[in-house]
Amino acid sequence: MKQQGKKILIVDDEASIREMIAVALEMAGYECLEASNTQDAYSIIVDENPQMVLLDWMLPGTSGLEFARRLKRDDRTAETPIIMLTAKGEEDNKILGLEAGADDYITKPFSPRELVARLKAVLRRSTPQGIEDPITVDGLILDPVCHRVSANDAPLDIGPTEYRLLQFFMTHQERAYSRTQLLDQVWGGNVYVEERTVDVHIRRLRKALGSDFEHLIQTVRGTGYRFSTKAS
Amino acid sequence: MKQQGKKILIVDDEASIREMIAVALEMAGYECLEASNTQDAYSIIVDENPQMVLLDWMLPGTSGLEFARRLKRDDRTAETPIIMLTAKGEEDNKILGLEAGADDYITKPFSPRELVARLKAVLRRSTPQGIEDPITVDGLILDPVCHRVSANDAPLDIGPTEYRLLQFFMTHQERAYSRTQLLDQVWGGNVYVEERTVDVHIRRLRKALGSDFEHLIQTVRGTGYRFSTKAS
DNA sequence: TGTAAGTATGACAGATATGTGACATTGGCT
DNA sequence: AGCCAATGTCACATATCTGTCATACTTACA
Repeated sequence: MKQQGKKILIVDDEASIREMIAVALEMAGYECLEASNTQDAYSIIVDENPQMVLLDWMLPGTSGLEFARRLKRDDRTAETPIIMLTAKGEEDNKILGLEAGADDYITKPFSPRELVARLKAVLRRSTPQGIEDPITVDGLILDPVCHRVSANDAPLDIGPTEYRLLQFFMTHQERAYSRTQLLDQVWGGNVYVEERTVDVHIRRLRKALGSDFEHLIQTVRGTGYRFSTKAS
Repeated sequence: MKQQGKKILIVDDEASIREMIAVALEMAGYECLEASNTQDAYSIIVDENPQMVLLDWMLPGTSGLEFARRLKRDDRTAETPIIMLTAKGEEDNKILGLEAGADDYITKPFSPRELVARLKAVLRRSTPQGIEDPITVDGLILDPVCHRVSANDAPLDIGPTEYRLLQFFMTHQERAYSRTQLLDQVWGGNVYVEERTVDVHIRRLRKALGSDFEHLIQTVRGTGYRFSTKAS
């Protein structure tokens, strides 16, 4: 499954509440999906694979509680974290909610800030990251763990984009990439940026690598660029 | 003592709760031991040497609090990390619990996922060896036993959070950490705090370290921070 | 050798990320 | 109650990065 933006599904039967939450989340940089009932919610979860579900406790038809349980039993949806929303005074239900598989529980009314904070906390817990080994080419070392690049043991001062670009090249050596492919891979698919921008960053990367290593990044005229240890 | 599987001892007088926890932990790949009272618990700890004890606050006979204190005083058991479990509304006791030697504190009800997350965090933090030994980098000394930091033999005035932050950095040198990771590791997984708060504490720590040592804490632009003796 | 297309390079202004001081709040302590 | 240290947040100051241009070079090929 492709890595995607931070999509959050809001399930609540009251449109005004969905709207309020959506505004808060969008301001925080999340993309929102909405559903007013569990049927819609289920299809959306399966189709869109959101990173999280905000689930109202009271829903027409299947209750939120019931729905949470069902999601956790279904392999396709079990991994998706759930935050339950509930009206105040139902504190006792908290246990039920959490036992049903919810990852957190927020009592209405809540501030947008609290919602976003807890949402982040839950996302943080549920997104583990892999460990990577350093990549070496001649005396050029890129260490993803330390987030460092060094050339013959001298640390290189390199910007974020150049770092990603170099990392991509070092993990995809010997092959030529078009500017478009590089924009997709290094900048991330849906950004609209001039192709020429790639040239500029290639230039910056070469400069940062210095005369000892800039030859590793070769221009493939009419096509794009290539990272290679062999001379062209 | 030999390194062994991830055995977790659950101490609670209610069988249903023990069971619920056990299921959650086993799904996460841990082996579970159970005890309903402190006598049993003590024998199991000595005999089986579990990697961690989940200890209910309320227990018949000796209270969980009392028991935690006893474990920490006993050389044979002092090394075993403890997470206290408590019912809601007893937040005030948190300090007591932590002072008694507990390594973390979870309020019931909690989600299985939260439990596992915090459990992992504690296991990660509790390095079996050397937590007693002072860590030195150049003239900077952090002494976990005295809970003190000195720079070139001059004691440093440093707040609790800055201390934990520095301790984390000194035990995890060279590696770059995102603000989120630092919040997890230093603040503890389940706090809802702005990411920028990390910046402020980094600032305070740098200030406390003074011009001789502040360079040890490096900014990794676009990513987070790193503690390193090497120049960036 | 002239020409057109493809690339390299330096400059720049807007966008982002981080540094920093100040403030309100909290909880322990006297 | 009043004080004090610690903490989290904010607003503003700085620093650094990024995308885009305009222009200078190269290369391929007629």
